Amino acid sequence: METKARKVLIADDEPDILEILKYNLSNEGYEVITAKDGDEALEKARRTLPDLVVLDVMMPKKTGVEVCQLLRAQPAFKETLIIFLTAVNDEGTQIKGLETGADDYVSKPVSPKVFLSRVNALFRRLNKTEARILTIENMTIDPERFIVKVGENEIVLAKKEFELLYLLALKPGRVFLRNEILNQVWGNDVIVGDRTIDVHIRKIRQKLGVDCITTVKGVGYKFEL
Amino acid sequence: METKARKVLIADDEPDILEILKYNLSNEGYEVITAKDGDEALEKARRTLPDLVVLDVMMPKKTGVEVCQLLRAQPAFKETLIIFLTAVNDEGTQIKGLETGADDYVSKPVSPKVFLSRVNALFRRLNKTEARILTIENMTIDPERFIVKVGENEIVLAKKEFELLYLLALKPGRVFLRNEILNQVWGNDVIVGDRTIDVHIRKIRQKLGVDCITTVKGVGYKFEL
DNA sequence: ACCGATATTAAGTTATCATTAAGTCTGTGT
DNA sequence: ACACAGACTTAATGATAACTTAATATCGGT
Repeated sequence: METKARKVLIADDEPDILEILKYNLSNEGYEVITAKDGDEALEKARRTLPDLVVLDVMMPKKTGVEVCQLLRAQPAFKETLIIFLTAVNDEGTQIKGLETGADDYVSKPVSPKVFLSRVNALFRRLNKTEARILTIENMTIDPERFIVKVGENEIVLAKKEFELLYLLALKPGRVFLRNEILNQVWGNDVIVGDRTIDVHIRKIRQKLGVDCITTVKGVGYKFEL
Repeated sequence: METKARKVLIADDEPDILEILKYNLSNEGYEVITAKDGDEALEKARRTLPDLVVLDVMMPKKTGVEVCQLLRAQPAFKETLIIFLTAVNDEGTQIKGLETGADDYVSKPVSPKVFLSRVNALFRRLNKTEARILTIENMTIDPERFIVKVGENEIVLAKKEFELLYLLALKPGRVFLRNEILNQVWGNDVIVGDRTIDVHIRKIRQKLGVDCITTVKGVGYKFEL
């Protein structure tokens, strides 16, 4: 059930690193494009539209951060995954990287094992968000328009509400732990209180008017019509 | 409470770092043991058998790398997760660290947020094999859905009830001592009276309506259809 | 029949969730 | 720049299910 190969663009000025990462990614079935500086990275990114861009922070011509910002400014790269490679142990830089819109960063020297697992993790996360319309009995959940149809009623949910419902509905019956929900809907590093989830659950139940979310006390929530 | 708290051993010679990491891990429900040098780390690791060992690379007595190698040499620590903390930008050290068998490394200065998300990620990866659906004759115990099916009836158990039944059903026929049950379901450090187990057993028997738990007087309980 | 151990029941305690309201943040239109 | 609206988060309170305990009954082996 292999879909088409994921395209990965790697930009780094050290040929050795390019080689190592290219070798490992190829072995995993990725299609790899390489660039040796910021300008080349930008140009190749625009031309090949990769699924993932790996950027060394310190590069000639343009730094990884600059490239990232320029890419993110274009609609075509809004959803593209971006990973920074950084030798800088400075936390400030790392955080700034993430704020610029990177999805992860890996510190140098790079361990191929760690790098691969990060890449795989990112794509895994992406797959889950893949927009497809869910239909469970008389309920339709449409991620394109943030709309839920129950029978003939069209109900509009807010973003977080929708993402939460969508997550649960992806696997009806399966219990999602509060931590899983936080990770998937809010992100690994965002810290919000537990009660926040409850409030969103409540709004969903209220708006839908149908009892489709079951509480499993001490564990989490599950979708169940 | 979790099925069983994950034990984490942190070894670092800087008391501040120990405190910060301990605080954050405890908040996430981990059980934390600390050590201030390599020898102490080794000794406590052997005694407490943690699920995860966090090792500062630069420590008195023995370095983190040495501790890691010594641990990995023992069968008991083949599967234990190991993370290195390193302030060293030295490439050689880090690479050697990973070759020694560390699962990840985090560079200092440590951001608690980043550190936590790495730890959680490691355990998440490890957990993939844990939740499996048990089927014994016409009974199905599904931890993912938190449901027990007997024939066509779906029975909802409370958290402790479910965990208790799941534990027994993992090894049908095997007798679990009351102490084992307490450790697995309630955790090593929680103190509850013996009667508590009886009450939960009773609720399970009552809810299932099937006689699947046998009392072994003076010893414990076992699952048996 | 007696004793130690478990079963049962009911009542007490706690943890967790639901609900509400108020506060913060963000973006939009004037 | 301003204010307004909607989305999101937090905090406080109340409700309830889950859990624990304790008191009493029952069972099984000697």
